[in-house]
Amino acid sequence: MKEYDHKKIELKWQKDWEKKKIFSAINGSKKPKFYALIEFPYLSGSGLHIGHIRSNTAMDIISRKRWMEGYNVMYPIGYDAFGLPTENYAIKTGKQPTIINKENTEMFRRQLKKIGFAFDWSRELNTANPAYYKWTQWIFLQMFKKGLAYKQKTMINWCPKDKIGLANEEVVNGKCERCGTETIKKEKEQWMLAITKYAERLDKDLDDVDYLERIKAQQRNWIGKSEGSEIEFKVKGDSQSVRVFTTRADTILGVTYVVLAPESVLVQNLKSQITNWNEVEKYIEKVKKESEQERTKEDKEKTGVELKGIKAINPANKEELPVWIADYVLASYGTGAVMAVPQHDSRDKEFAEKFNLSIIDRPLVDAEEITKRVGGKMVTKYKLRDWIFSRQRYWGEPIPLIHCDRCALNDPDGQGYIPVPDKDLPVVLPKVKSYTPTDTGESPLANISKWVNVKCPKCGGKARRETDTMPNWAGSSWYYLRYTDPKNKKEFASAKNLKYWTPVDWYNGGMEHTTLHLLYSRFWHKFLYDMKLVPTKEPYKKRTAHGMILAEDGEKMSKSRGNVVNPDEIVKLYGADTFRLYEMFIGPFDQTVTWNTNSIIGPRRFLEKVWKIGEKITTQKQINSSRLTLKGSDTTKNFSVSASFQTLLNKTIKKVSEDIESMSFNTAVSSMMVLVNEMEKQDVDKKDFKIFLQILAPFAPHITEELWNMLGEKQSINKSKWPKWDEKKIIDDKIKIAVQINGKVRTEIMVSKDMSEGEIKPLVLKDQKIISWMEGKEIKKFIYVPNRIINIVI
RNA sequence: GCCCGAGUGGCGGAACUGGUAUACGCGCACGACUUAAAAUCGUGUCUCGUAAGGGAUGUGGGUUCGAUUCCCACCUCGGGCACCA
Repeated sequence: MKEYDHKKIELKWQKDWEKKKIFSAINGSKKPKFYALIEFPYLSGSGLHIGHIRSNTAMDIISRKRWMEGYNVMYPIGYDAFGLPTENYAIKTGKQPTIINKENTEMFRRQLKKIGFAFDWSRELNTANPAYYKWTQWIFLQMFKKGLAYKQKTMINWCPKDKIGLANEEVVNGKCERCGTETIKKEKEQWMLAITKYAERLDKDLDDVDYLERIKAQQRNWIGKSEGSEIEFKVKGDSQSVRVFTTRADTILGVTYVVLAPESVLVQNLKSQITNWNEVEKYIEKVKKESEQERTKEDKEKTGVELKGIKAINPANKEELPVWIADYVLASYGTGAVMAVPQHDSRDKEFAEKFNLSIIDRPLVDAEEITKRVGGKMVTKYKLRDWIFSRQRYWGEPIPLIHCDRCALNDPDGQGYIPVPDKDLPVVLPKVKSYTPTDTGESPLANISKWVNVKCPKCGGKARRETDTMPNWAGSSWYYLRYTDPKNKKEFASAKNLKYWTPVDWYNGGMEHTTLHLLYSRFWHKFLYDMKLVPTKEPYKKRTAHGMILAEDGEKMSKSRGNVVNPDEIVKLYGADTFRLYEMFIGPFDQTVTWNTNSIIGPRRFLEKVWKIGEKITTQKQINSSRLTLKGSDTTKNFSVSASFQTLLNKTIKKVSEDIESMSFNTAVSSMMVLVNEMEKQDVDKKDFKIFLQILAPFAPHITEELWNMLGEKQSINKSKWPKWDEKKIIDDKIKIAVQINGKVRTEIMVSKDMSEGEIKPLVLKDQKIISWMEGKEIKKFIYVPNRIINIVI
């Protein structure tokens, strides 16, 4: 008997698949298309993570099943390459990021190939490849030309030690991700993308896509749509007024004061009338200095200052109200001013109690009616903010703009930024000596005068390149489009291929990307749709998410904790098939699970059993019968065992087929284990065993391919037809059903399938056990659910 | 505070549309094989009870012939958002 040698088998078939290109997607094929997508991995130096394998295996199973169902499948792979970790590694080691990129790409590719994923390797892409980021830059320029990319002074997170601006995601608990120093707010000019212009559609169009409910909920929560009224409160004795936003216009009669954000322009405009200006100015200064952390600290006491000498008038009842500034009102949301109703709002109440402001209980009115009557309007607001798009970093796509002072003068509205002409794209990232940001917090690109100083593409005068780069969310915002046509030099993808392949049919990824990558890419896609450059409104038809895999100690896997599981070792020791099977069996796919190396042996034993059964079948002379025989048993028994095996086989085909679609991989695996346990006890027919191999193939592609081959098949099992189950065989002719008395199981009886109540009742009442339970009692009710249960109420 | 999700053996977990709770796997115990061990195979493994039988799916109620599943109230844990008016 041959041993199950996973190393030999896995390498053999991985090479074979690659050579025969059996997972190559065909553009424009007449077969129905299926576009399966996983989030391409970020090229970190630590290599492939077992979490990647969870997500990739799931989509791999789905892809392989689709191949077998006759689809033209595209399951592509690429690498997300730009970004901070690579740059930091470059600073630390002095290695060039391009070299690190190359090394990491090779490492990831090698690791992915070892797991045996059915990727179409010919479509591989890398976001840091100039041929790729040419189009990232090009798309950015289209947004710029449409006014969606703009430069604005904004408060950013600043690390005082590193003298560098940080993106929100680079700040962890108010501290610099790199050095741990507490960050402060600093005003800086940044490139922004106007994602808020798409807020309404990003929210509404969620109705039409098949995303997990929690993904939709989280995106909606993040977009933060809220409908309310904008109402003006006139300043007494002045032409100006305070405009407030409220979702509770119906409580307008309960307003007892008005609050402005300390940054509000109106405060400055009313300066001459404010009698306690010194005090007010001091408060505004104090708030400015506060860090984000201090300001949002939990159970922070309410603070504020009254603008003495100022009164606002409630338009609903003409009452005079005191006006305050307080930092609990945010300048960046709504109108930066609120009407305070302590009776109905806990924050207003807390504030009113602290500063002895009155709290009144007035009747409620109709919100829409009152808004109309006081000259206000119904409006919709969003919490979503525009996307801070620039980074003062090296390792990213250069923003392809040139700043020209002369053009800025001639065009007072424009800011003097001229797009790099298409023919000059891509703006290639030049080599630099040091990747450390400059003292001024600018990208190290600013130091390369040869690169920075250029001629203005518009007027030919002296001009300077933009030295900011894009965040790593840029390249990942459209990569799924590039896969459809990865080598195109004229367009980011041809209209023909886009029409054939998009939208992505099924996209699986992590929950952590719900409000970042997933939302950003929907935004880019919608923009491209408006430009008539993509054929669909939404990029992804269906989105699912996998749960995290925690380390054995229940913590997140991290290098510093030293609890990282190395996939290479698992593959070496147990094999890719066992590894894949284990990750699918470990627990519900969408839930967080804990890694347990001890349990891997289970799936391994399972595959050993499969191997043994396969070996036995290949070496044995086949009895030409479609029925099973039980060893050493008489013929009457044979019949019933055979029938029930057919039932089990058909049930398993059904279960596995359906479980794959609902991503219940753990129960699919366990049902196959049940089948194998049964097959072990009997002589299995070759035909039946081959059907079993087919349903196992997406999970454990190598061992099944080998056995399939050993059984005489010349074509790949992946090209065979996915088995169908026979609905008639799902239920046995004879079924064991439970008999309950008053809801408690007392006995079991064997009955024929679909027996009627009239036939079954006398049978039950003849049962010895039932007779003894029934003694002296009367039947109140006899309940029979066909093929399920009997309950007698006495 | 708001929005999701989850509480079932020693552990990971299963249970269709309300129909025999604990499938499958790990671990553990005993047995077979072996000089021995590993591997493998077999048997057992929620709990109380000798048994008949009783009890148990976070807690307390409800609906039902029947509830892990549906309804109400609460507790605990995980994730996301948050002075968002």
